[in-house]
Amino acid sequence: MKFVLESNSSRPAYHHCYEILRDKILNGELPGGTKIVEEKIAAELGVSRTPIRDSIRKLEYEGLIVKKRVVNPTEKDLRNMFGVRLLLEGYSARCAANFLKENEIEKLYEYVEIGRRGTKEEIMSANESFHNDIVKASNNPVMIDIIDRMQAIIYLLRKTVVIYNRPHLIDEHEEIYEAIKARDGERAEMLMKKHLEMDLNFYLHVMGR
Amino acid sequence: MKFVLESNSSRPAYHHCYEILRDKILNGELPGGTKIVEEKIAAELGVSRTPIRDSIRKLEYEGLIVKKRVVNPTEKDLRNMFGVRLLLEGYSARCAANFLKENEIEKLYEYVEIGRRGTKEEIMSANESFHNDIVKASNNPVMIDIIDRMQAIIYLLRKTVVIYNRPHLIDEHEEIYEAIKARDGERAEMLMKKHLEMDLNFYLHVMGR
DNA sequence: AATATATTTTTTGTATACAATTTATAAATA
DNA sequence: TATTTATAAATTGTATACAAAAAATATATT
Repeated sequence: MKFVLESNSSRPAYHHCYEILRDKILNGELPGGTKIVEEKIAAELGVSRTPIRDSIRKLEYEGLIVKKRVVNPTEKDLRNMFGVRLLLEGYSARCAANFLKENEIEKLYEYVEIGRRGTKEEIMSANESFHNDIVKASNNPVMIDIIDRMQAIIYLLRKTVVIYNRPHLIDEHEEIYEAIKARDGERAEMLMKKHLEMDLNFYLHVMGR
Repeated sequence: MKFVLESNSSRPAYHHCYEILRDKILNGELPGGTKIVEEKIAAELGVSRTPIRDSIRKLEYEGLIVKKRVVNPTEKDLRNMFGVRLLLEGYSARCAANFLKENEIEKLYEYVEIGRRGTKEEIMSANESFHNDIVKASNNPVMIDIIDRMQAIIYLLRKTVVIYNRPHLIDEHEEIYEAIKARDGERAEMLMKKHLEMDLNFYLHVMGR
């Protein structure tokens, strides 16, 4: 049996366990609905239940585990999370228009181009970066943290809801980019909100079948 | 020694411990900066370290404990939290104007009246209710949860920053109430944002000395 | 066969012991 | 005296054992 954790690691085991468990959830190895049993995970990672419990608690707090199972976001969950995202990412887009440097704005355009010409993996990564770079423009770690947590939960659905090639998605990104480049904060905010609403409706449409 | 926790309790001990610890932090019994030592708390509550660890972890996630100490929010923390509150509570005020029933709106006015005529404790409670009722109008549990967590942290400062009788505070509440009563969502949102900005500046002014 | 009840198994919650780490204290050196 | 360095104390991290609770299975009853 190959243990994932070696004893010579410098950081506490529960932190490593947390990261490994989180990865397993996000990469789909532990799909939504999977029962998380402390002893099973502990044996897999070659540690006792104690650090595993800590990591599970953290993931519960983050909303990735609910009642000892990998979360399966409902439509209502999606609506609620997008309701918050709309406001925070809309504001972030306004910040991006007001504060981003020219070269940072050009990076946004590169993401748009990759969205048009890249492979599936490149497109997915570029689309994430497009949003993340804009969120960072808020320069507000509290806000960034809230958005990151919600994005992680929404990310879980990417196998059910293939969103990277949703119609108009890249066009919408380009429009947002153009508003930011034109330093039109109000328009950037409005377009980001519209864009996220389109995303939400796509999720709801695919899930509601 | 009188133990706070009895063994006949129905819910897990770590949940009780969490609530008791949280109360002690919020009511000032454990002021900002206090070192939280697992064994000490465990002895006080008559349980082992295990459930105490769980509750401390939860309070760490919530931001009430940072590095084993009761949090002491910095000016930057305040700015960041208010940045988020502005957006979410502004939106909530708009919802209140659009969706609240007449009798719910009249409750808001009662809070304003208590703010003018009540005792210190009555005023503090009414001011909290004024915000909480508006936040609930968002009807978005994700949003409500985020705001509640930030309010808890800000609440810790109430001994340092006596805000319940800040100049204009009740007048601002009344203006927000009037906009909601007039079903003017846009104005309610704008006034709530202004109101929270005034709050923030008051905190920053008192802290920056 | 369907429902209820008892029994077993699994899983979680808690206490405790000890190891690893961090923090505080004392001693030594410049 | 101030600053290192060594030592001791306090505190946290981890493993483990057992109790409590929950879940699953089998048995009995209608």
